[in-house]
Amino acid sequence: MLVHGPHPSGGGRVDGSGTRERILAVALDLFVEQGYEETSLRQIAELVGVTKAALYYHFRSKDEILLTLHEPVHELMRNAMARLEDPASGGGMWMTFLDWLIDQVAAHSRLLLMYQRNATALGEVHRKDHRGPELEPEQLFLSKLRDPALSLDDRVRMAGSLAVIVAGAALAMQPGARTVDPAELASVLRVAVRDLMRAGPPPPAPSAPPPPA
Amino acid sequence: MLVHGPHPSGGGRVDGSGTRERILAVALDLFVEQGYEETSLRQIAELVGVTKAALYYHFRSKDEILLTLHEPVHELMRNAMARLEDPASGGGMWMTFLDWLIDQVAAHSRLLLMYQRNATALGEVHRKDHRGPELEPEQLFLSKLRDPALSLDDRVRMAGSLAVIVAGAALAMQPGARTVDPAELASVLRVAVRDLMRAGPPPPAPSAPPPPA
DNA sequence: GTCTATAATGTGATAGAC
DNA sequence: GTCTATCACATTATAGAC
Repeated sequence: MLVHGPHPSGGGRVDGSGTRERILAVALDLFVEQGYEETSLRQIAELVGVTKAALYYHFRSKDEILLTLHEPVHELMRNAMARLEDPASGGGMWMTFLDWLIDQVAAHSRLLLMYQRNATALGEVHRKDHRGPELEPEQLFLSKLRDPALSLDDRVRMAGSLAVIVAGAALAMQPGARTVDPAELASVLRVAVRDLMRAGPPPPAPSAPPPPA
Repeated sequence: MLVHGPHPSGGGRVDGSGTRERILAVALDLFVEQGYEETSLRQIAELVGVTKAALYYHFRSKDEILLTLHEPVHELMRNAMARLEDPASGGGMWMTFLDWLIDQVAAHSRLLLMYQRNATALGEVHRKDHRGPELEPEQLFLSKLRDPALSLDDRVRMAGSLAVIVAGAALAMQPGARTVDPAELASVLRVAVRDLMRAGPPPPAPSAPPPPA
């Protein structure tokens, strides 16, 4: 599984035998199944077929492996942020965004699953190794859901729609599950999310207090 | 926060000064915020105000702390299983179940959040320390979502409704969030989940048990 | 019931040979 | 580019004093 292309980390070096890619692939598997903290470098090295020290030739630290794997997720989230903040789309941008996200999930389900699983670990790693003043795109994105201008009902439905998408991706990748057609899953998710969001104009309307209770 | 009553672990001993309860409370906080593996006994002992060795008087191992905290979740899941398998309710038992679950979330949100955060860690601990032949109720419960007799659409909506409930609970407990009225959250969740499940009738009059002081 | 002290092990990481 | 060997440190857990 190719996770990254030739990656100029520090000096533009390229791995000839593809060990670096294999390390990333194995690490991704283990981080998804066991989590970041529960996975040791010894375990990764063993599965790749090299020694621990060899890992340190390709990566400066264990943290860097995690950050490298999460880079596409960061990119995805940055893209998501840009779409949400685009003032061009006035009203129904949340639904448009969700449809776009569902398409992305089909291509990055494994990476998203890994983020869901190791969100807090990534947070602490990122906070410590902060390379540059940029904040985590994920945090910025999630902060949207805390907007006090939104009603509780809106926030629940927005957060819920994200949760549904992630849950759908996770469902399709369960160990015992048969292969699920990504297109069918995307189609199902689009309708389900639309039901949850009530299909109509999305939340940005400031005043929409729910009647219940 | 009282997590457990006097617990007869091994010989019916009761802690006089309530240290055991404080250990559980502190551990719960840390496990939710940092995760199980990322939390050390030293950290727990420090926050409780005792030494590491003192922890080993109250619990045989770190695993046992986790298992003790998860016991109410196990109980909740066993109860959920019983409800779902009850042949008395013919068709719309899933919605009934969801309404019940939403009520439970209000009372156990912190424990459920901890389960979500440490699901795989708990899985491995439980697999290793398997005391008795009983399987994890959580796994049994989730296996319902893999039923091949269900369509992908149904499975996505069922898993999605669970995800929405958990996401709602998590949303309400976010660090920056103002206090959210549990009753309002439950009400919102009931409607939202009903939309997702395409269930017609609005939620029945919530039979809320007398709230504690 | 809690302490001090220490054992036993695994971890991430580094140095230097080849 | 990968290896062997090792370091420094944190971890879970135990033994025994008080």
